[in-house]
Amino acid sequence: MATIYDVAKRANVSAMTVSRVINNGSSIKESTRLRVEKAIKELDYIPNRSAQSLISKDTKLLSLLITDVANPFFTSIARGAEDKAHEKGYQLVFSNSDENIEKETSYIRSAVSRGIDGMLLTPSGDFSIQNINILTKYKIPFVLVDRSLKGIESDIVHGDNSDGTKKLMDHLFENGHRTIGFVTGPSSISNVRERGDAYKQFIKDNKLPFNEKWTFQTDLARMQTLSYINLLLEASKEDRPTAILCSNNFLAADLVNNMNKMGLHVPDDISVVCFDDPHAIQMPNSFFTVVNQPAYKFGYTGMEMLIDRIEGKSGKEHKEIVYDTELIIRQSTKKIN
Amino acid sequence: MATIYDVAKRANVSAMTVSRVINNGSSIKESTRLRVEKAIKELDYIPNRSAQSLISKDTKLLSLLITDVANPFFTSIARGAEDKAHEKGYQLVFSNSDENIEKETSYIRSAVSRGIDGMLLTPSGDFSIQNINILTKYKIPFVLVDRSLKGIESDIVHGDNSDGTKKLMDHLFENGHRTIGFVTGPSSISNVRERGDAYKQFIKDNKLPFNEKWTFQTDLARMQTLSYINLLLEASKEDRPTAILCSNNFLAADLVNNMNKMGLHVPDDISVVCFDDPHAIQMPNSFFTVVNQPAYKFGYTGMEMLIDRIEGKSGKEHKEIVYDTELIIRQSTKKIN
DNA sequence: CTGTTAGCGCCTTCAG
DNA sequence: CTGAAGGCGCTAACAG
Repeated sequence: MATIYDVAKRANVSAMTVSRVINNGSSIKESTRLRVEKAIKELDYIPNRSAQSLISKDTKLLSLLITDVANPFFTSIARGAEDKAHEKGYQLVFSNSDENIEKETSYIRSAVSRGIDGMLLTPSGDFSIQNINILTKYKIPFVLVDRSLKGIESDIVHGDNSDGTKKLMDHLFENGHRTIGFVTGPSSISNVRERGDAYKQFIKDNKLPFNEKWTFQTDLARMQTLSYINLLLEASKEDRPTAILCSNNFLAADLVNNMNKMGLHVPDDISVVCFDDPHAIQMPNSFFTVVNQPAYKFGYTGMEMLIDRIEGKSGKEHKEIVYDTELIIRQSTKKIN
Repeated sequence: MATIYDVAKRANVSAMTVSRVINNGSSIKESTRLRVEKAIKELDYIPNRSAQSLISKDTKLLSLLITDVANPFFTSIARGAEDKAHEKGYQLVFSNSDENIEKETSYIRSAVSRGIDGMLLTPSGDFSIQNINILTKYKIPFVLVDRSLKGIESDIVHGDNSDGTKKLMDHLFENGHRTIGFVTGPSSISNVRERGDAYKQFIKDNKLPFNEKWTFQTDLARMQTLSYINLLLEASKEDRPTAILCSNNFLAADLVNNMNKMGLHVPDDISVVCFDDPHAIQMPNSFFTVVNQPAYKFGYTGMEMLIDRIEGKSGKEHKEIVYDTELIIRQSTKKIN
């Protein structure tokens, strides 16, 4: 709890000199610098950032707002973001919005209140625009990750949703699947829309049978895949999809967990594919055939863009970085006749 | 960027009155409160926490220092911790120490500098005591998670390492395994030691064959399991272990990934078990037989203890919470003759 | 190379 | 119920 004055007194200098030593500012006589450093060490003095921030208007605090760290996709983003932030001397406040707009609002408000220098976020949906407006009003730089916002111009990092979807559909198609179901999230989320559009496009382009019935939309936070499975179970084998495309990993895990409970086997009865690996680390015997996005890079590069913008190193135009996806074929899909 | 004075001016009151409204302090005439609230809204005024902290000495900022969020065990801890923090109106700064003492020191120093109200941490090892001393000196409450520190009295949450190890060993024993290898981390980590002790104890109690050779110790951040696998490969089938106990999930994943590359099959050639699930979420077709610890609860309860202590709701004595572990039998182990 | 003065935005204390 | 003065810990701006 020593203050700069305690150090000053002990080193027989003014507080200003101590301040200069701390921030290795302008020239200081070697002998006094040594004396000050000694006093700092002896008193275990650590500068008070709140006081510094009050003057400098910056905090070296960044906010990372994602929907759920427990989702390995976001876990990797968080890790990447923290790595870059640490490299650049920033700390990260992290929060989980759980796809909930009110939670998002409250987090953003308290982040602003904290005087964060910038924010890296995955908006919960298009309504998030009202939250983004708070950032804009307070002139707080932000970078979007994984999801864009209709009508909002900003720096953004995301994956190629259309191409990724196509890769998944191609894989299924090549393996003989024609009736392909789709389990997805709310259409207020940009990537959900993009994946959905690409799914429909593929069906159209390849003249596949289409039945609205096999498209199931649910909340990303409270998934209700059971009702979909019941639908599957009620249908005859000829009518029902032989494969299902899931918008994300959590949906896929939930779906397959439930299918197992209900006696539907993957991939023997139905193949399942999804976006994003459900594991944060490489696992032996992984199950899902997925299209993987470089989540770590999303976080790392997103954070880099953010810091560049904060430090005035980016131009006026906004940057968009789109990463390629990678198809990884594993055990959740199988070739049919 | 409106300040309390801007609001005051607009509402025709003094700054003090605005302050009272913000902190719903002592009685204020309804009409003036309304006027102030209107002004606040009109100006989009958000109080400056740095300024508040300078006076109040608290920040409602907590620090979560773990070794690596990407490890699902810590991911769950982080989620639990954030949930409780949010419930109680605190925000979380999170950092990854990567089992690195210097990184840990620097994170702790900057957390102190930020004026965090408390810290929830997994120390990287017994040397972390020097870092803990910084917290103690600055009277910052902290709670240890998963790892204790020799000679440090503090609140702590962890799993029952001895019993967990015993469950794993029992399972292997019941499945006919007698020569059981051990892949582990540095002994400066309390839970590594405890698991190692329990492993040796089990061998002793059951008069199993023991060969120092089959115990392999490596760095938890940069695992070197390949050399161990070479050892396995060089040995005759009669000599080498039929099962391996790994101190943690990452070690096990790395080991098995490498074994696969080198042509050793799990569980056909060798069974493998470990502490902690390698998945943050329930997965269909999970591979590892593990003893699972309630990581989410570690974070949630640990955070609760921390906040209780910060808010003066815990007694003088330190609390230790020990959670039971749960054996989950899956595909990485198999019965032998 | 070093010190003095003033003030960042807010709240505590004390008046009224 | 409301306001004025002062200061939290630090640094910018200006001396010297």
